[in-house]
Amino acid sequence: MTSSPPAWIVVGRSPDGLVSVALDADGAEIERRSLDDDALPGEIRRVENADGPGPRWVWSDTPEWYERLLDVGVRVARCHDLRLCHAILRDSRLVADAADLRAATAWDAAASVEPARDDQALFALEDESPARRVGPPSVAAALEEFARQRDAIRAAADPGRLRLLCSAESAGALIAAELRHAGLPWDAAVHDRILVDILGERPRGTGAPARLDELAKRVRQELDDPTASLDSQPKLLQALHRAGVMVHSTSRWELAEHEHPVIEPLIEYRRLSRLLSANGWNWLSEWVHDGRFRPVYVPAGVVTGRWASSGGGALQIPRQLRGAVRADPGWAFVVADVAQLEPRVLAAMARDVDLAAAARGRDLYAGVVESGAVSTRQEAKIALLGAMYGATTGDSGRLVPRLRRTYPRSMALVDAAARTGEDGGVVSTWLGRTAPAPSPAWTTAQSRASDPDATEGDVTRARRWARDRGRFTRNFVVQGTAAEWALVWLGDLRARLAAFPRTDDRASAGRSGASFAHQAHLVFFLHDELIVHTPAADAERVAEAVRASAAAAAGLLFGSFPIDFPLDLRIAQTAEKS
DNA sequence: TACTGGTGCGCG
DNA sequence: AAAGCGCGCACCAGTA
Repeated sequence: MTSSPPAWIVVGRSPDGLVSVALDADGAEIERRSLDDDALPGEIRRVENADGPGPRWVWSDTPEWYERLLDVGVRVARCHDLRLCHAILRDSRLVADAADLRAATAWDAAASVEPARDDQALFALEDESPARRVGPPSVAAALEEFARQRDAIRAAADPGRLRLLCSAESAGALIAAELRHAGLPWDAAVHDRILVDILGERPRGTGAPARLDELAKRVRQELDDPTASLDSQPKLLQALHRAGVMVHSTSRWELAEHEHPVIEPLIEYRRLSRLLSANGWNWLSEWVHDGRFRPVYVPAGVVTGRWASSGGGALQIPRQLRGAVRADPGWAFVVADVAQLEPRVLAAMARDVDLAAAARGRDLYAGVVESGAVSTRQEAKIALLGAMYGATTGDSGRLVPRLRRTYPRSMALVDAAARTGEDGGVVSTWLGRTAPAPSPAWTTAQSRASDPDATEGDVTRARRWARDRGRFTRNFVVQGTAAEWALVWLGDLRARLAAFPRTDDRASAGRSGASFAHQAHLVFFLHDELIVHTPAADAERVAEAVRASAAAAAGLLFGSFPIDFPLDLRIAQTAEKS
């Protein structure tokens, strides 16, 4: 038998157990192996440890396969996630003919958000129908879907972009599983101290913490209403009106516009009450175990391709609590975020050398001020955000036209995306992720508005919905491409970290999960920011790797276009911003 | 009792 | 009640 190493290994179920099918680079079958359920981790380990470039594991859904592998200490270098790539290719405007992919609806299934249960025979035979299937699909189904996806990419307008996107998306799926497996180091004692500092002593039994209780009393006193309900919006609104505070809502920004002795304690009450309900002691005992916070990350959970999360509010950890994120003894964090990722991505997409020059090697907003478009950093920021979000009024809306004169290429790109969306068209990110088409209700509303019998209400509503969609597509191209850049950054970094030597330091053994106790590894990712947990001795090298990966991501997406992505980067024992 | 929608606010 | 994108979550109120 010729021994060209396989480019891909597709895994799936057969009537007799699991099957792995090795394919060459052209997709031709090289070898087929039957495996007992228990033999899979060992087989994957054997292949991964072999010399030379490893294959890409092709499987239905990364969490479905990979969580169990991580639990027994098996990692893979690369995979192709059929479910995530199906969603990309099915909808991508770059794909010439997606009819076959659209017909394969079994692959449309939503992410399996729930982690696998221990008592669940994951690889056991189950009902094949998509709605009821518990285990992975048959290897035949996986091979067919993989062939469809390869065909779609090969025939696409720009195969390179889709190949990079599918590769980055799949790497992201591996990382999401690994982040959960490793967990974010979290010091419950520090968290408790922060809560006590802000809220007061934790109550015995059911009452509120001391500071919160005092604030509630002060608010009721100022309202002259000893029984006022502070947690019910309608009741609070009435109480405020009775006290002469004529607000339309009870949101903080509106309250802050009024002068009344109740305002200050009420806003403070809400701040504390929020902290208690979202990240108080209940949250701590539910989500932090053995010194680790393990949320569920959902790759591509957002239409733009950003990740979402499910449970624990992983993407909304308040800055106040970042001090509770603490490296293990002998370990350190490398904390990095990209400065002004979205406008940089916009400059590169639009091939806007002027905005790219304003961004080069420094704070982008300072560069915009220097160009004379606006006069302060704050103005530059709200003008750019307004341009990317579609602001039309207020300070932001007023400043956007000045930006349009100074950076016509970038502004033309987002304006065109908005126009396409308003007209009912679809837009794509740089690598080809494509926005969903308008809903049937949207389309109906637009055609009704052009009917001769249309009421004024029909027309007004259609216009509003069109503008709403225009702001969505305007932002989609920028937010989605920024998500792609971040995914490529992360995937490249993961590969660099995997090549780091393992240490014998056992301080973290058992806390970071079987696969990560001895090596630098990612522990957090949030849109444009990441945290690596590393043996302290490796921290400088990790920092270098993080920077190198940012440069690599810039090159992979935008080639030689002169845009850079400076990082705010620090090595520290905590994730707290200094 | 379980659901849905509104409100408010945390994150980027 | 936001002007201006994308989320998740807690809480309340109204309804089935």
